[in-house]
Amino acid sequence: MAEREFKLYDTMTRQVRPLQPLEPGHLKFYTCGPTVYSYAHIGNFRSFLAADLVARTARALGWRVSWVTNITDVGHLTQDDVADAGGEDRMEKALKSKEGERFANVWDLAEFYTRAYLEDWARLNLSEPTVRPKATQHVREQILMALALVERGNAYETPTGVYFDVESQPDYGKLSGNTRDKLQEAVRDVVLDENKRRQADFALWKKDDKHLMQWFSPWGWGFPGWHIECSAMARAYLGDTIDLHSGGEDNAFPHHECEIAQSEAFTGKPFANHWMHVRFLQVEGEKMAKSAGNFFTVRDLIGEGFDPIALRYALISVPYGKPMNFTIQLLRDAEGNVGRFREARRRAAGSALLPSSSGAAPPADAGGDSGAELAANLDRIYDEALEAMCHDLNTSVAIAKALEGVKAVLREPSLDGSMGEAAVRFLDQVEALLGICPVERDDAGACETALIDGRAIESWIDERTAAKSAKDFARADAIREKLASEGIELRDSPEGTTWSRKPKL
RNA sequence: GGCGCCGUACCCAAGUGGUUAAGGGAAGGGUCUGCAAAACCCUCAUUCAGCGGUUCGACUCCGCUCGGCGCCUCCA
Repeated sequence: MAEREFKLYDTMTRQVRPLQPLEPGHLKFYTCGPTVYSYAHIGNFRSFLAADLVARTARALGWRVSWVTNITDVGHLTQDDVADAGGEDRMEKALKSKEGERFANVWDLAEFYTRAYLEDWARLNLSEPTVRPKATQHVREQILMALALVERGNAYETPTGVYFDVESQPDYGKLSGNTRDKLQEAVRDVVLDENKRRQADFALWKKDDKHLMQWFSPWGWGFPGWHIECSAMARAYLGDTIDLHSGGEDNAFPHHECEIAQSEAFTGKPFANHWMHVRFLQVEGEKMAKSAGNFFTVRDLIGEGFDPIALRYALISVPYGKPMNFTIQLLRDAEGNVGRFREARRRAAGSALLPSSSGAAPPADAGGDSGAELAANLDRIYDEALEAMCHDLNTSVAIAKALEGVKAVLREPSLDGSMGEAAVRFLDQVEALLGICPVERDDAGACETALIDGRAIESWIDERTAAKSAKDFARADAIREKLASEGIELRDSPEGTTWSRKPKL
């Protein structure tokens, strides 16, 4: 295959340009992860899914991918500038909330939500990053970096902490456009901290011996500032200069701007060569907010009976660079399409046992070598899907291509062995690239989120099958309706009757 | 005020100046089926918010207008 370019929009240069790993064929990629003070919502996951798709696409190109995504398990202040007033951080706030009652302390809480996050990650079929470091396990690196920045004159100590001096990096603001001069005008009603030289200066370390999470540093007890953790962890695992850094659009400023400033001041080298920002998600046309009643976590929707893979499908169906309007209708549409992938898998698996018409000794019949034809067709379609992904992750087109392939498979009235093989290979490739047609696991779906008695359903199905063979269709239909009213859908096929849950929402 | 995004059929949505404006859903028709579902086939935008401009040629580039939206110090 000819060398293919992987193009992505770069926030820094504001243009779509090829991703160019410093070390050819080896992508070093950092993604800002969540603060684990609550369950992640679907907007969080839209961002992580975009990163997952970058990693998948790069792997599909044969690149080695070193993908690091952190877990922020330190609670950072809700207001940077008021170190003392309230002194409450997100973790602490969560601990005091109703949901937080069951936790012994913030560490316990962070552990709980970290686990939930990893579960959601797996349910949505995101691929595993190379390393998933935790901020609390890299406090030493953060302190050392802050210390070096003070020694170099890029940061200074105050009675309340250590602050990065934004004036020391003249190009501060180059990513977001919030340059130092513009910041002066733009700032609205932010509380001023007289300890800081300039209002745009940000904390590397907060002195606080009453904080629920604290470490000892050259400046006494306290905790690290938010931005420094990503700089420290990215450097620890990926080196001074990384190829790509991603996050939600809100991260561009101030978080990424601050990362750039401190990392580049520290190493004297460019921090990241490419920046990717994922647009926010809206729900039913409005900003997702708890007060609006349109706030969905991953587990909320799965709990309603929606297929996690369909949720994934829906969340990636709109390219990451556009604001996305998530709707229940979109999720329903996704379920239908994910069902087609399943159907294709089912049929392909069933065909594997049948002899190939194009086997070792192909009978040169008039029918031709349709196995080879299908394979060639699917190869072409997959290649077009990959091409779409290489064009700034055009998931809309890539998914359309994947569906085109599925249609080609389902169109065949019957699949022989070689066609089945081609179909399986295609589905595996699409799965590796997009993650929307995983091989079913036995434990998938079914009873885990609702209390459904699978055995009772089976016996109803048996009874209905008996009624059907006795031509007692009224009885058979009554059973179908009874189960339907309980959210169970039956489906007859030549191999027998199967059941599945129907979402309530 | 600063930075940026979007307006394509009933809905979601792709479209990298030039052959018939992807794909999905909904809807209608058909094949198949005890029913239901699934699957497949067919139909469904002479037109891309509006107005100008550049061009041999624009949904695609430029300008303006109208309309919607995001971020701007810790929310992905």
